[in-house]
Amino acid sequence: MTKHEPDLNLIFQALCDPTRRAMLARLAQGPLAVSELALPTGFALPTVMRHLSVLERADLVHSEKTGRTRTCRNNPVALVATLDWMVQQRALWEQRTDRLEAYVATLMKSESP
Amino acid sequence: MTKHEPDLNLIFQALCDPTRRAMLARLAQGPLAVSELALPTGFALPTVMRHLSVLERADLVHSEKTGRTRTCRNNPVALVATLDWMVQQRALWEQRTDRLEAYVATLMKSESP
DNA sequence: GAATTACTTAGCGATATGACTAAACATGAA
DNA sequence: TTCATGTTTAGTCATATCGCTAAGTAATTC
Repeated sequence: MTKHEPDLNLIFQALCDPTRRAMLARLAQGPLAVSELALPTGFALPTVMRHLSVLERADLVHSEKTGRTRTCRNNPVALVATLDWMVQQRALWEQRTDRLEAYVATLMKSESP
Repeated sequence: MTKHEPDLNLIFQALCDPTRRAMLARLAQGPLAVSELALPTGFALPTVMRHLSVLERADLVHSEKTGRTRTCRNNPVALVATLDWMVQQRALWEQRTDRLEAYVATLMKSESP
């Protein structure tokens, strides 16, 4: 069994390149072969392969080879895990904002007659 | 006016380091001076300064200097922008999954008597 | 005004990233 | 079996990242 638990380091690292995000976006439309994936990027095939391996390392994309073509498809799991982290962070930040607002409210209350 | 529009390259790049994510998490509890921020990381101050500048470049953190201490605080805007991107992606991916499921359902229907 | 505190800058070294070309494999078709 | 197709590997180059130390600057404190 190849079950990777989501690694935020690898996932964010993978997402920070626009070419890779574009690849993900294209794969969202449906699975593609490596050469199809490479075409609109304008990069050489080995370069795209490298990007692909970064995406696979982060478990954002899965691929399998049948015959001589490798078919790539998105793996939703990793993205959802990352989304979870971000939502959690936002909650923390906003909680803090709420507390701050409450504090300011208290101040204003105590200053009014 | 210094209004940066959120740059996903810089934001994801900033988020891919665990030290920086830890810094963000700590700042979620409230603003901190650079040295306070540095303390639990175990890294030298210049190293932490570098991480901080990466976070500021991504507009995830703001800081201002008063006297000789610099106070850092989270900027929610960038995180929310990133969250938007991810939610959008997830929607696309899931739309695709839905289509796939619908297709499979159609297949099964047409195969049953 | 000298010492301390809190950053800041400069510069180094090891490693990683992102592009490339050229050459090697491996499979399917002729 | 030979040839074309679709990847894959190997190796190069330029630049970026992440850690460090040492030395600088600027504001308080004594």
